[in-house]
Amino acid sequence: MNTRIASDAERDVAASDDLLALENQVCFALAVAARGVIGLYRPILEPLGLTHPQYLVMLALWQRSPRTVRDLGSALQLEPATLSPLLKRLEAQGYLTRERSTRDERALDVSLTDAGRALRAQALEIPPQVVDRLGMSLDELGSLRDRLTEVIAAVQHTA
Amino acid sequence: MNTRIASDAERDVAASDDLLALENQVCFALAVAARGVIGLYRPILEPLGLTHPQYLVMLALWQRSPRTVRDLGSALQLEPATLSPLLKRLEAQGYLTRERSTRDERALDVSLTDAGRALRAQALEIPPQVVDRLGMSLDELGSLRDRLTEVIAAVQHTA
DNA sequence: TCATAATCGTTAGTGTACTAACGATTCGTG
DNA sequence: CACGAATCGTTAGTACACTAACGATTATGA
Repeated sequence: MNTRIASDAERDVAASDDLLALENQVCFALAVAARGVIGLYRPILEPLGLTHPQYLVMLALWQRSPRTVRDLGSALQLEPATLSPLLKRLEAQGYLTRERSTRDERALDVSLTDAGRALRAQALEIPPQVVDRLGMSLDELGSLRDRLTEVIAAVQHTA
Repeated sequence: MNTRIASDAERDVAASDDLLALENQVCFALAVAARGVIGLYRPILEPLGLTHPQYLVMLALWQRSPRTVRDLGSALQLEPATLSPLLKRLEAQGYLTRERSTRDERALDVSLTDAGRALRAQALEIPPQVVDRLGMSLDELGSLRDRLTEVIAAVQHTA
């Protein structure tokens, strides 16, 4: 993966004026950046037995537990259909339990197990590792996060 | 989808100091932003019979055609295993052909059909629609794209 | 109180996105 | 020239991510 994303622009001299040029598409830059950064997590999360989406679920549960599937979906901007098998696999790994809520039998209470709670200590080492590998400053990353948060707000404003 | 991404931060007062707080994770903001923006494309691309990744492939081929699978993978930062079925479906839709290269029989020449080339005219209407729905200025979007391009470069620098 | 509408999580189906393995072809080196 | 290494695209396997549909439960309004 040593080909830079600009390499095609160098070959297509008119690309900067082309509405449909790949490198002019924010959606493309978002997709590639997201995939790239998530890819950095993969080897780091592997020893913990987590995929990146599972890591995000754990982050949400470390913040607050128990939570319903609906609540997790809202926090993570994911559909219940995505979360259902994902949570099932995390339950199978012993990190969480899913129990029918006593307040509303349609809902599940997703709770951390002791193993799930204990995993947080290892997870604390992850962000610094990723930041280190990325080689971007905390200011840059913070600023980027703020910009992305604005994009997310704009998208949600269209609904 | 009317719950803002900040809603959990409002409830967890210590979140801003928490290394593992969801809203502090750039990877989470990237994932949600990418998914959100790509989601805006879905209803727009549907009449053209394209998914978002397929749209990106078409963008790459409109820029240059024919291209090998390897070349497309490089331009789009996607693995051949991802592209293979994706291109197969685009071929089935009549937008492109895949022929064994005469220069190197390991390679395929992926070429636009007349229908594939003609589709570009409709595609020209897509970015303005998305920008309009998003409600962000072209300057903002351009600046964001530049920042994301830096992230992509940083990720690629780790390889 | 009762019927209808809404909500919850699961399942099914489709399309990615990644890693691993493979057969066929090409390249590089001795 | 011969042989091992590298490359190409496909297939298999796993895990998402989305839409649609469903059965069970809850909420709402007459």
